[in-house]
Amino acid sequence: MMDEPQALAAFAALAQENRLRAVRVLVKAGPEGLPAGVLASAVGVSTSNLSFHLKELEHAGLVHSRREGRSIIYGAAYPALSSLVAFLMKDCCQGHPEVCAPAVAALGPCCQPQGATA
Amino acid sequence: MMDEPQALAAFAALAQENRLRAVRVLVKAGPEGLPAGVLASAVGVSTSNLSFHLKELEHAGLVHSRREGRSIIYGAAYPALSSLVAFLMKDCCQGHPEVCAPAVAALGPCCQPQGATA
DNA sequence: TCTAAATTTCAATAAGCAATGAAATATTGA
DNA sequence: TCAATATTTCATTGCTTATTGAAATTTAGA
Repeated sequence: MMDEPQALAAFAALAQENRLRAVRVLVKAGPEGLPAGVLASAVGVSTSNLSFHLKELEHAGLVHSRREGRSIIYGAAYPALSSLVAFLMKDCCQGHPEVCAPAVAALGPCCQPQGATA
Repeated sequence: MMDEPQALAAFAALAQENRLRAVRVLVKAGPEGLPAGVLASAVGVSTSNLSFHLKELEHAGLVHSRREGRSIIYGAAYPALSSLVAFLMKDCCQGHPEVCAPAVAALGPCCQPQGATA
């Protein structure tokens, strides 16, 4: 469950070009994550600058890190991302399921929960 | 389909307490929308200040407005919100459906698309 | 047309954030 | 312990954004 301060921190973290790119690269990279240096190349910024942004993202709870040898591996915090989506779209329908069903459909192709057919 | 500049504008718009509140009130209000004055009371700011924030939200494409008599009615731009969610979570699974299925489940209670059972 | 209601605009003030490069820290292997 | 690799830290500089209250705009109704 996400509260307002957490959501604000998360949105602020995502409202920056290089941070948004970093998160999206990590989301696509999957649970394994990526070393900081690889991520810096993928995003297209200096390691110094990326480090600054990763600290912001980690503080916002959107990524986590672990050391592996000389590298620090960063990964997307999927539960936080899910909670953020839920926070934003909570109670979105109010008797009009069609207004936010597209949000569900948008996540569809790779993430079918139990029993979905579409 | 949302591109990076649009997503950045949307996240920046959501990264402000009063704007995030306004959007959430509108999301819950449904397709009918709410007059600016009512929204200002709901959010807890002056009409002048809310007007500033609504302009930002509208510019980011997250809300739309229409005049009705003396009032201006604001409503959530549901398609933009859905696209934003999709942009953030695109290609999230990479062979691990369980990592982002919770994002789908989070939208579940009110927005079951065709055939979902959970 | 005059007044009231609803909202926006404007100018001024105040505060927080990103980019840069050099130096520091931590880990590994010889 | 020494050198190399990977990453973070720090200080400086420059830019963008929020708040406030008064004045202006637009619509409605008598």
